[in-house]
Amino acid sequence: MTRTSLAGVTCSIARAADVVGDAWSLLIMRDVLVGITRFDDLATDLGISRKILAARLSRLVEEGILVRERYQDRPPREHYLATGKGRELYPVLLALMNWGDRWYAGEDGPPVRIRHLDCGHDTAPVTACAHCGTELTTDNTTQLPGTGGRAGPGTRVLGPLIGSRATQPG
Amino acid sequence: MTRTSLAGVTCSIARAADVVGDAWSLLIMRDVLVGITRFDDLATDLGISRKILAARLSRLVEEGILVRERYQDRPPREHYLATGKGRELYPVLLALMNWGDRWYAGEDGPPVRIRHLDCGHDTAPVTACAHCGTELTTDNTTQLPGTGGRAGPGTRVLGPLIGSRATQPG
DNA sequence: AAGGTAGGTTTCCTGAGGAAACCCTACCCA
DNA sequence: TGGGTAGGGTTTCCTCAGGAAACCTACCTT
Repeated sequence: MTRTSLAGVTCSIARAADVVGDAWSLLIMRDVLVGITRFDDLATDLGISRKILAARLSRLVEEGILVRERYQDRPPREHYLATGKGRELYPVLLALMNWGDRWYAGEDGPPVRIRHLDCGHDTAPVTACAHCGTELTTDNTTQLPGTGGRAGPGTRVLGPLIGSRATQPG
Repeated sequence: MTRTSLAGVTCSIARAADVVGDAWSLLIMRDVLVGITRFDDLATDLGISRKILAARLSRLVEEGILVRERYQDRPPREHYLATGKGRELYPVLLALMNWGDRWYAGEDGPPVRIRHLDCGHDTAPVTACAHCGTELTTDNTTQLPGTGGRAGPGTRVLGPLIGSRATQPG
């Protein structure tokens, strides 16, 4: 979370970043989607301060990304589940994981494999064009003003993507 | 950036989140990839504190995500360009933008359109299986331990993804 | 009655984030 | 030769978010 709120900015990345653009929220979503849904389990798994965990969870609930649900009455026990909006963060997490795998995995390779149940293979995520199915990259895409545009910070839209230097994954 | 460093954790999302898991770094990368590469331009466009901008830029340079480059000698002027590692964050940004578009775009629709130059259409990113090309979702994927696994915080790997509740994009 | 577990809340401290002013070099120009 | 401006930061000062650890409240078990 930034101190400078980005909620009013006309940029979907800024608006998304305002809500889930902090490391703990991303890791909480990862855990919840993977089945770690209880307060104590999250605290233990992440090593996060319990105060911050409580704050993040209530923000995520406020935003409709998680719901707090009682799963047992005696004794009363609650856990946190992802809503549809929360599950739609999966591509963000996959993209981050893939990037982390490529640039930070050690000698031994990545710590986790993703298996695609539909085709049965261990796989990696590819960001593809909804239209033609081929990969989207900085080189083959450009940004154009949309219908919801208006001037303001973080709103500048320029021509074809530029500005790169070669490097290889280590 | 978290105070609790996540760099040592065996989880690619955690390691990625440690580096770019903060709103400003994500927005800086967005700007740089779109052609806003100079200090003052970034400061103005983002409305970020100049101190924080300087800190983020040097972290991103340290991590090999950006390079600082002189683009003019008289007078000496520098700017920041994305490396290959930096450009590979594009899928993360696209995923975030897409999520922001779906859940935070107003009546008028999203502020920016992505045009895929290869097929010529305005498009949206789809997170697809590198193997079979169909979409990856929480429902059709599962996580398995990888070769680089070892015990520690944020490393738990469970069975098929569970824990969801229905909602529709607003 | 003592101890354990789940799910937080409170307290206190440190340091990251923000605003605004300041600095330095290098032009540009009269 | 002095003044103005632009780029690219750095410094100062303040506030508030993040972290550690203790505490609290039900409820259950032995």
